[in-house]
Parts: sequence; structure tokens; C-alpha cells
Amino acid sequence: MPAPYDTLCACVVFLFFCCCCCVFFVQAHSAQIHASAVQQHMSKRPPYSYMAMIQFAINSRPNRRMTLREIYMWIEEHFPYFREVAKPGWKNSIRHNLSLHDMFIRETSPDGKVSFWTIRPEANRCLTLDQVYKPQRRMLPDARKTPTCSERKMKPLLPRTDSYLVPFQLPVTSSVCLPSSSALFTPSCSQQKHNTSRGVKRVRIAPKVTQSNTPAVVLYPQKSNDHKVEVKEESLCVPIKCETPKALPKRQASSSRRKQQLVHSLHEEPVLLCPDNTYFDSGIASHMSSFHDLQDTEPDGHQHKQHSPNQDFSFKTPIKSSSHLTSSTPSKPPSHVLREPWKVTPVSKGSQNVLDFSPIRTPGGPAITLQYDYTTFSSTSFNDWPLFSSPRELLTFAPSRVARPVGSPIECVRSSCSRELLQAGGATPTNRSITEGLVLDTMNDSLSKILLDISFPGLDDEDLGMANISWSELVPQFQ
Amino acid sequence: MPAPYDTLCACVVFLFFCCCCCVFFVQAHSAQIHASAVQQHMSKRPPYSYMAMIQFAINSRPNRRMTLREIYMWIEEHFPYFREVAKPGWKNSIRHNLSLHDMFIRETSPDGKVSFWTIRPEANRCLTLDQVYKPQRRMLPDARKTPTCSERKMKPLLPRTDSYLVPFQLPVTSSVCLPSSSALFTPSCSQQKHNTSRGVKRVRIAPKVTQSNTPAVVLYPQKSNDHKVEVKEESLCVPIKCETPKALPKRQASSSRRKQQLVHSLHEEPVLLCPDNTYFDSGIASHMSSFHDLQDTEPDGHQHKQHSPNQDFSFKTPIKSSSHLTSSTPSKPPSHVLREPWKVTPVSKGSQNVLDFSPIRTPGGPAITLQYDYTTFSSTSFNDWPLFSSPRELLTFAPSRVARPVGSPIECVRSSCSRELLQAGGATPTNRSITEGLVLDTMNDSLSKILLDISFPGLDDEDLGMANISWSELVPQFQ
DNA sequence: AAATTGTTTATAAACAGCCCG
DNA sequence: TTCGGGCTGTTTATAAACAAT
Repeated sequence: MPAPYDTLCACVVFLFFCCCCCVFFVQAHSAQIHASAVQQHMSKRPPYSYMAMIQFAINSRPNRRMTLREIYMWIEEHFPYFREVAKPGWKNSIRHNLSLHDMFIRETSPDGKVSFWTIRPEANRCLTLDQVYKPQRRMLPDARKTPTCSERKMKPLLPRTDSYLVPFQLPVTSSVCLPSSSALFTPSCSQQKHNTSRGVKRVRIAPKVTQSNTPAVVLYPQKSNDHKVEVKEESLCVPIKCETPKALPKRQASSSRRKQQLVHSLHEEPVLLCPDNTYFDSGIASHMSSFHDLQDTEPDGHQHKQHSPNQDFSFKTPIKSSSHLTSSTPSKPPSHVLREPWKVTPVSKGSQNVLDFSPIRTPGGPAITLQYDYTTFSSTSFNDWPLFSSPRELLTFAPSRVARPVGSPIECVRSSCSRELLQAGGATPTNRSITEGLVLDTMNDSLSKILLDISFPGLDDEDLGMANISWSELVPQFQ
Repeated sequence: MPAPYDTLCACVVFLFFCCCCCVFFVQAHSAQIHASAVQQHMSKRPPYSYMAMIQFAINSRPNRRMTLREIYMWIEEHFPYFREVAKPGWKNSIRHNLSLHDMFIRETSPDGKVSFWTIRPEANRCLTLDQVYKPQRRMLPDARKTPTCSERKMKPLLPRTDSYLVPFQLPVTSSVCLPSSSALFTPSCSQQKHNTSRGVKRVRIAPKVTQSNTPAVVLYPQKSNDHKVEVKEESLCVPIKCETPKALPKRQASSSRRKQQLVHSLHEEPVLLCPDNTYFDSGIASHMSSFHDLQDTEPDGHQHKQHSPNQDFSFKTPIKSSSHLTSSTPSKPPSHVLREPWKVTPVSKGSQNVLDFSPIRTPGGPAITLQYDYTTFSSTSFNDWPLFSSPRELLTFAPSRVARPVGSPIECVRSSCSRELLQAGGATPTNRSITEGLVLDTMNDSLSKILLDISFPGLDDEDLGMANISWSELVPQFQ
């Protein structure tokens, strides 16, 4: 029995409606591919921590110094989110990070009028945005991005990345004897909860790069389709070779999860080893390149005398008046810096030989470690390396500590900018398999570079950043 | 014309009502004096920062170590506010503080099962609650406590104190030549905004105490009327003498408001100067007392070998699974610790002689300062002291840095627990004149003690803590 | 599986010091 | 010149994510 005429009409209308919907969706989708790519940069919070962004900003300058205002401007320029979306409190957070992390140090111009922010050379991984930037290739309509916690005003914490591609450096004087792949690194990544649902993570160690003049960081030219890569004047920030001093401290921190670090005294003399941003040579002649860009073009390069009589009797005239605006405060000194180098033995009574103790429990100063063999540094063999159970361990392993004298205790002094490296991927821990590109140059000249590529078997070569965009974000009409 | 009968009745009733109100108020008031006194301890947030309270807790133990759980319990016991009023997030804050401030170090028992929290001996001012506790004497129904900002859930930041009573130490080898009283310290205090409304603040410097065995901190037995002073088993925490090493570093930080500190290498040998909590002698024989309590009773006192081979190859097996509860996380190493002792000269280009630079801008390690005269320490004269423009400056001045060799640049390495000292008064900056009792032992043996009493002319000998109680708090019926 | 412990980041805020109009 | 506002810098508090046990 044929369908009545109006039934057919209804079907036609319905199918037309469906077609319209499809066309609309496709258009919206394709348009959104563009819009979202731009939007990604315009209105979505970048997946980098404040500390990372500050490093990007400062390292974008040849002289690696910036005023606070310039840091603001750089971040606003490269991450329009902060210019257009973020609350003004983000500048407060920038200042907070500058003050909190002692990897950032402040220099004051000779007249005391301008103060620049720099990165402690030993702690500077020379990260730049183009080194960590990875343009998005396609969208991941992974709606399973079920946030475990309630959404906050600004993105509360940066999502942890699922994988890391970490070119790091290993001692060239010894052969790498790490367990090849998953044996060592499989249980490492930070998305344990997804392990069960997604399967076993696959960890690969990229071939070791021994060339010294290769940039310490590797930028993966992932297929960047129609994304205006923001990195433009990112600078000729040639990754400087971060070299270890000729003598390594005797005591090295173990890789316990302790916070406090021992500060080691490596040189008896305040030799001005590196006039500018250069680092100490570890005694191994390799990796001596790319020192040139540090003597940057600024004419005001101070010689930075070691014992400068900076205003000692600085008289702090008290406050004048008060006004509580949106942000500010200065004056109090940093508390959490290890400022007493004396070797003071803690009150520990339980154990005699401190193997059980966190490495930091002897906060003793660097001065005490002086008489130990600096000369043993050259004899550092890779066998002395602590084994890393996770890429995070590797990331947090301080460059100058990676090689230690044989037989001497290890103090794993870790990098202060390691966490954001893990977060730089910006992918949510949902079940996406990604191949991250992240970079870390350990700055130790005696180390060759290794690409550590940790990926997941699911979607290979996935782009981060877009992975956590839900459908409603992709196509606003779906909301 | 006599008032009608019912008019009189109305008057009687009215007067009776008034009398009842008065009696009720008086009773409520007097009862509230008691209740509020207890309440002050029970439900009002203590005026100490988390960092201070953790120090109180840890220092209350003879061995100066506590587990996290014990810290919780101590704080709940001595500050019932946290047990009864505070949100459970306060424990998160405790853990956050323990991790954030590297003055707190964690020790792990030999079996790795138990971890104790201790205080870095160099940073430990040996503060205890009874040293800073000052019982309230009377109420201040000062309703003028107009909060400049909106009230927050828990007290957002600790109020700044109006005055400080700070026993600190000065070099005994030289005479104090500070401007007697207000000349130097008048503009110091942190309540500038109240200067105009309240008049000139009066700053007094207590007589210098040169006796070494006097406790480094002074407890003022203020008239404690009907307040159950919570300090009970506060311990025999005899304030240990915090002594400077025999050699002082050459470069000392100026009192700029910089955060980063230079770590100085003071000794060439890792001599175990102090077996337990003791501190180095500064070379001046005074203040050698009160070392005894450090060798506390715990039988498990490990010898703390300097170069203990703590688990170097610590293998961090990755995460197992995850569950997001209310609070937690471990593992990542501290970033903000000066771990690279190399003397690396920053990129500074503007100035040659670094007087203009913040002391920290040369993050170079302590090793570089080694060849400088340690021997000049004894020649330290008080004239070399930087002048403090505020008690805060004094508080933040690190004990080991107070005396510096003549002619050498000053690096004001500051104390990490100075801020909470300023806040320990807990008084809101409203126009109350208070005489605070705050203590700081600078732990430098070469320093004699000085009581710095900064008070305000208004209400003398006022008690803090109660001053910011409004009428509605005092008499609940007034609300 | 859940709780505890520890680390780290983000955010808000208080406040100090300085500069500048 | 002084005063007030804005900017810079430091510090604490709080929430939260997450890791490790």
C-alpha cells in the first residue's frame, strides 16, 4: 500500500531537514577547524604553566632577560587567551611565579630604575615556545573528557600529558645501558588511571644523539595545517650548551621525592667561567658550540663582578601610605632558599648510615663538599647513573647531577622547571594515544642527547592540544 | 496632672524591660569575657601562619621531629580552631607548607615506613608556642575593624601585627651603635596607613642581652586572666644556640627585596660540627650553652654521615593507579632550591660592578666564595651591619649573615620563617595600640640578644588577638 | 579500593616599596 | 613638594590535581 501523499511529503521534509543539518554540521565543522585552530590560540588557555611561559618569554630574547612588563606583553602576544579571556589575575600569577621559583632571578639596572628578570643559567633549559609548540593536526572529538573535578573559573591545573618526547642528554663517555624500552619506562607515565582502560603504554627510547651542536631541544615539525603558528620572533635562541662544571660535587641527591636539595660547592674560586649565559664546561670538550648567542647585542652588558658591593646598607624606608588595588607587594626576602651552606647534621637519631634518609635531610652546605674529588668527574660512567623509573625522573634530574663520581653518593638535584615540561603537551589524560614532543636539554655538556618517545598504542601520532576539545567546543551549535 | 494608671504601668514595664536588657547584657558581657577567652582559643583562628605553627609543633618535641599526623594532632590540640571550626582543607595547607618551604625537611625511617618532618637546623629559630604566646588581657570592642577587603571563608591572610617585640642578637664583639630608638625604627612598622590616623608610632629598643644562656626567645608573662593557656607540654625546647660557622662567606646579600639567595660555602671540609641539632660556633666562645637538649632521648639517633650513600639508584616505579580524593600527591623534586652551586655569571650586560644588582642575580654557588677570607669573620664589626629600616628587616636578616667581613659585599640571606613572626601578633591593623611580644633568636652565637619593642602610644599594653573582636562577636545577642 | 602522605600549580589576596603624575 | 595611585615584588592562604605509598 503506497504511502499517502502527505506522508511522502513529510518524509521529504524530514530528509531535507536532515540534509540541512548535515550540511550545516559539515560547514560548521570545517569552519570550526579553522576557527578552532585560531580559537585554540586565541581563547583557549595554553597548556603551559606560568613558569613555562615565563621561560618561553625570557628565552625568546637573545640576552635572556625581560622586564615584567615585557613578560606580560610577550605572553599576551603569543597566548591571546590572556589578553582576551583570562581574568586580570593572571598577571598576579605571573608575578607570583617569578617570586616563588628561584629559577627566576631579578637583575636591577645600574641606576636601579629597571629590573630585569632572568633565568638562573644552571636552571635554564632554554625552552622556547617553538621548541615545545606542536601545531594541532586534527580534532579529537573525544567527548569522554569527563572532568573528574568541577570546572573552575580559569583552568584550574594544567592537564597532565600522556606522553613525552624528551630529548635529553646522556654521558657521551659511556654507553647507554638503560633497559631498552618498556621495561624501564612503561609504568612511568602519569596517567595510570587510563592504563587500565587503554591498555599498556608503549615507551620507546629514541636513538641517542651524540652531536654536540645539535640543538638541545628538538622541534617536531608536525603537520601544521592552517594553524597560524604564533612563534615568530621566537628568537635565535640557540640552545646554549649547558655545561657542567669541571668538578662535580661529591654528594649527589638520590631520586627520592624529597624537595630540599643540597647545594654543592664545586669550585674553590669564584672564577668567572662564563661571561654571559654560558655554562661551565664539564671537562669534556664536546658540546662547546652555540655559546655565541649569549653575548647578545645589548650594549649594557655588565661584567657582573662576583663580589659586587651591592647596596648593603639598603635602608628600607617604611611604607608611605597604602592602597589596596588589584596586585602588588615587595620587600620580604625569600624564605625557602637554602641560604646556610654550613654542614649541619640534622637531629636524626634512628639510623647511622643515611641510606634510609631522604637526601635532603642533611641540608649541609656546598662548602662541605669541597674537598671531594672534583677530578673524578671525567671518570663518570653511565653506570653511575641512577636509573629512572619514569620520564618524570629523567626530566627532574638536574643536568649537572646526571654524572657523578663513581662511588660517591648521589644527590639528585632536580630541575626546577621540570614539571611544566610534563605538562607542556597539554593533552588531557583521556584515552588518547599520542606521541608527544617535548624537549629537555639537560645542559650538561658531557651528556649526549636522547630522544625519549613515549607513545600510546591507540591513536598514533595524535596531536595534543586539540584532544580535549569536546564536540560542543568544536561545533557550538551542538550545545 | 498625674499620669494615668496604665501609663505608669507601661513605664514600669518599659523600665523593667530596660533593666532586663541591661542585666542581660552585663551577664552576657561578663560571661562572654570568659567564653570569649576560651572561644578565642577554641574558635578563633590563631594568629600564626601555618609555617609558624608547624615550627611550634616540631619544636615542641625534644628531638624536633614529627610525623605529619603528629603535626595535625599538635595543632588541633593547641589550636582547637582547626579541630572545630576550620575546614578540612587546613590539613592540605599544612602539607602544602611542608612541601613548599624547604626549611622543612623530611626524614624517612630506616625501613622507609615512617617519615618524620624536621626543620633545617640552620633555619630553625626554635620557635615554640609558649615563646610567642601572649594571653589576652581584656577585650577591645573595637568595632572599627573595617576590613578593607571582603571577608573570606577562612581568614585569608594573617593580619599584620602593629608592633613587634623581637629579641634578636647582635654581635657581641662590637658595640651597638644603632640610633637609639625612633630615629631608626620609627618609619619601620607595617601599618603606615594607621600612622596618620593614630599618630606617631613609638619604637623602643630593649636593653641588649649579652648573656649567652638566656633563652633566645623571651616569653612575656602577660597577665593572663582566666585564659587557659594552651601551652602545656610545650617542651623543654631550650632554644639552642644557632651559631654561625667559623668563617663567614665573603659575599653577603644586600637587603634588597629579592628572593633568591646566594649560598655560600663556608667550610672546605664537611666537618660534622654539630652532631645533632647543634649549630656551628661562630668563633666566639659565648652562647655555647643549651646545646644539651639536642641530643635528645630517642635511641634511634643516626650519626648522619655526611656522605652517606643514600639510595642513589633510587628506582621510582611508576604509579599504580589513581584515585582523586581530597588531598594528596608526592614525588616531584623541589624546583625552587638553589641546586647548582656553580658560579655562573648571569647575562647581565648593563653594569660592570654589581652594586646595582640584586644580590641574587649572581646565582653562583657557594663554591666561588670559598677563597675569600673566612678569617675575617672575627673581625666583624657592628659597623658593617646593614641598618634596618624596619623590624621586618631585622627579622628577615639571616642569623649567619648579620656579621660580615668589612669591605665585603653584603648578601642578606634571610630567614625563611621571618614573615610569620611579624604576623604572630595576630592583631588587625586597626587603631589599637599594642605592645607585641615576638621573638626571634637569630641563632648566631656571635650575636647578643636585643629586645626590640615596638609599641604604639594609644592603648598601651593592649592584648592582641582580642582587639579585633567586634561587639557582635562579644555579645552574640547584639547581632 | 580507599585513605594518607607528599608535590606542585593556580588563584586570590594582603601588603611593602617604589615611581610617577 | 607632597600625595595618591599604579606597578612591581614578596608572601601566605586556599583549592585542587595528582603521585606514591
